[in-house]
Parts: sequence; C-alpha cells; structure tokens
Amino acid sequence: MDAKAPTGLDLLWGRDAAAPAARPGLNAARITQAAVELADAGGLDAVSMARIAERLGFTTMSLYRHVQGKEEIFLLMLDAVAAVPAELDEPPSDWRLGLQRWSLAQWTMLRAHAWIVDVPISGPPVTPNQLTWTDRALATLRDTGLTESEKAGVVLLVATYLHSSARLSAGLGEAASGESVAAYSTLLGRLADAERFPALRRAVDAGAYDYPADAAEEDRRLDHSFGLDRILDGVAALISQRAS
Amino acid sequence: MDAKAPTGLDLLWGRDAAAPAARPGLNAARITQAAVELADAGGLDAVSMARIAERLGFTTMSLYRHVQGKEEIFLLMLDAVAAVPAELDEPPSDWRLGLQRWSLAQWTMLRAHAWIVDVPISGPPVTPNQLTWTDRALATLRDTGLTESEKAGVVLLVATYLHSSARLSAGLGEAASGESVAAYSTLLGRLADAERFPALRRAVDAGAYDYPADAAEEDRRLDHSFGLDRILDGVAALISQRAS
DNA sequence: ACGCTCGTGTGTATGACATACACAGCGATG
DNA sequence: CATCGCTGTGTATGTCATACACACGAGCGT
Repeated sequence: MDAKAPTGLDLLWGRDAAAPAARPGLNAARITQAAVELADAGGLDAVSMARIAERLGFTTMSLYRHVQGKEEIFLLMLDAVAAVPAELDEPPSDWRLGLQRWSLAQWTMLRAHAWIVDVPISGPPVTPNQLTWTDRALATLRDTGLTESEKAGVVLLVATYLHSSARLSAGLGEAASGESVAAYSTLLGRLADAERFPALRRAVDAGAYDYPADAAEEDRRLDHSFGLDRILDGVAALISQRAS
Repeated sequence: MDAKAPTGLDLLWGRDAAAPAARPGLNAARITQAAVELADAGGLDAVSMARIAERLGFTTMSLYRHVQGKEEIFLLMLDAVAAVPAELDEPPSDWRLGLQRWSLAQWTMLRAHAWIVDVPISGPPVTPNQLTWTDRALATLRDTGLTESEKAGVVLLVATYLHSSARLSAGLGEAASGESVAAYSTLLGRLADAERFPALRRAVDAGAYDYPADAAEEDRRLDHSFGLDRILDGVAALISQRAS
C-alpha cells in the first residue's frame, strides 16, 4: 500500500513543497487545467484521456506518467475549481448572513462549473480547498452555542442542499436548452389526472409548476433561495432552542 | 418528431392498455426487470446492454427492438422501482408526521436501490410512479394554509434532500466497505491544520466527524434525521407564519 | 569515456461499451 | 400463394480506459 510515485492526495497537499519553475514538459497541473476547460465547455463526458492529451499536444498514454488514472483527474479538477473567495475568511457576526454569503459563493462556483455535480463520488473529497470551504462554513456558526456535531450537521445539510439543487438546476437547464422550455409544464398538465393525482392536479392548476421561462438566471436564484430560507429557519429554531 | 414505435413515456403511461398475456418473447418489462436485478447486485455500472441480453438469453441487439436505448432503460428502471406504498394514500392530519412517513418510505426505497442516485438525469422524470410520490407528498400539506407554490417548493426541498443524502450515504458506504472505515476520521484529523482550518480543527477535536463505525444501519438513519428535522422545523416556521 | 539507471514520452494492443445496419425467419393478412 | 411487418441475429464501427514494451536522453558513479 506504500506509494512510490506521489498519489493524488500527496500531490495536492505537497504542492507548496516543489513549485519552482514552469518546466516545458507535461505535468499534473497542465492536465488538470485542460480537463477543466474541456468539462466547462462540453460537460464531464467531454473529458476523456484522448481529448485531454490532444489538447496539450501529447499522446494519450503520456498522461499516465503524471496521473494515476481518470479518478485522480476528477479529484484534481474538483480541487482546482474550488478556490474559496477571500471575503469568506472573516465571517460576519450574524450567522445567518454568513451562511447566506457562503451559500451564494458556493452556488456561484457550482453554476460556473456545472459538471461538478456529475463527478462520481468515491468517498468524501478531502482536498485543501474542500476543507477550507468546510472550515469557513463552520466558522460562521461559531457564536451560535451549537455543539460541534450540530455545526457539522448544519454545514453538511446546507452543502448537500446546494449540491443537489445545482444538480437539479443543471438537469433542467439542459432539458430547457432544447425545444422543451415550457414543454415540461404542458406535459405535466396533460398527465396530471385528477383521479389518480388530486393534490398534484390542484398544484398544477394553481400554476405551482409553471416554469418562469422569462427571467432565467434571476429566477433560478430565487428557486434556490426558497429552500435555503426554509433550511436556515430550521437552523434558527435549533439555535434558539439551544440558547434557552 | 412523431414516433411510430411507442417511446418510453407512451409505454409507461399506456401500460394498462395492453397487458393481456405473458407472451414468450422479449419485451420491455423483462428488459427492465433484468436491468434492475443487475443494478441491485452490482451498481449501475453493471447494467450494460450485453449483460442484460445475456441474462435473458438473447443477443445484445435484440434489446433495441423493444427499447430506444440505454437512456430509456434507465427511465423504465426508475419507474419500476418507485412503487408507492399504500400507507401513503391517506396522509394523517398532522402534516409533519405525514412528511416524516413519506420521507421514511422514500428513504427505504433509495437504500434498497442505491443505484438510483447514480442515474444520469435528463430532465425531470415524469413517470406515473414519480408523479404519485409527488402527489402524496403534496397531499400531506393540504391543511397547512400554504400556497400551492409553497407546497411544491417544500416537496421539492424534502425530495431533493433525501436524494442527496442517499447519494452521500451510498458514497460513504462504498468507501467504508474497503479498509477505510475509520480512515476518513483519521485522515481528517491529520490534515486539519489548526492554522489553516481553525474551525474545522475544533470540530474534529470535539469528535464531530468521528464515524460511528459500530451501528451502521441505525446510525445512518439518524444522520439523515438531523437534516430532515431541521428542514421540517423550517417548514413549520413558514406554516405558522402563514397562519398568523 | 563507459555503461547504468531513471524519468518521460510513445505506439501498439486489449477488452468493454453503445449502437448502426443489413439480413433472416415467421406469422398474419391481402 | 405472395407479401409485409415484426422480431431476433451477426457483423461492424467508433469511443473509451488502460496495460505493456519500447525509445530516447540526462545524470550518475566508476
């Protein structure tokens, strides 16, 4: 189990140890950058060993000299893209405002790189930037009187929600890029049989599932805000309960 | 755009129209069942056209006579597995209890078929069973005084959370099946530098990230309960606000 | 100067995968 | 009886990750 060549994690954490000059050859950083560019442009499926190598002017197999395999590339990509904005370093005294800022920043990152939610998970990603995100979120809760376990639970909850919301949003956006912008609402209206789905029928008739279709970006943010507000209300309830 | 052969959705929704006798040949139902069995046993990656066909005693290409392609198989699989338990038909008068029951049922389904969370999404799945789930969840909120849009938002929030939580749980479970049961905690403890991650350091020291490792199943349910309880508290806040 | 090893890039090969296409048998229907 | 359409098959193509053996050059100790 002892690794001679530096494995992905070692690479990530030991980055400061050796970064003297930009040498001409191939290296993990270049591979990562090319992979991210490909994913940004064409989704995660566009990331293949062959395409990465082609973009860098090397052969497919040359990549394996610097990287264990595709899984490691995914890990490096996740870390590369997860730089934490500096304004989160000093969380405000109001935990709710702090978590909102944190969520917005996370959301911005997720929307800028929609492929993140498609990366197959193999255990929790323990990269420097990921830990920084977690640390900053925990820091916003410092004055709440919650136990550390509760803080961890809250952070996990919010992060999980944002991730999932982004996944849904990406899925919808993809579907909406075709001709089916409002087709979903229509389809739903047609299928929502009042007999089998009475509650759903009511909701559809009330327009609860009408897709805005006009203001794309802004509304997307509101969608996500409804859920987040509910979650933060729930956290507030826990906090005031602990304070009593 | 007019389909001569029945496409996936038509198949799903027209199922009652023609289901007279179990004929000897291949059909979509058999394909779906085989695919689900494969996925249950070996994860979604184990589902390949070749393996499905082999299990049924046909050739790979024969599948395409009954199914458009793999994407449609995924859709059929999702629907096949998503039967809604009858006890959700009549939601209790207490919305919170109702949503908890609903969540438990959904959670049971997700844990029984861990591959569900790996299915790539291409638009929201509009299958009969999926709509039934949504309908039952909406029904639990009938006496809350929320608007239909708010109900839809709440349902989406809870469903999204469960899905994401299952995804995380599946990822952890997979990692834990190796030798790395407690390796995550250890790794985290080693990497959580007090300088760079002060808040995280505190949490780790307090044991907030210790993985139980003993009671696997039961604790998994508690993990998920913390987040759900927070969410339901948030929903309760919204409901009492609307009632005032 | 010689040979050695090691790091890096290459070419070729393998096996899995989804799926396009042309063909074959067979039952029903004109 | 001839034809058509449905179902199943075999063969082929292109993409993918990755194993393996080789090639070239830099640095080393002798």
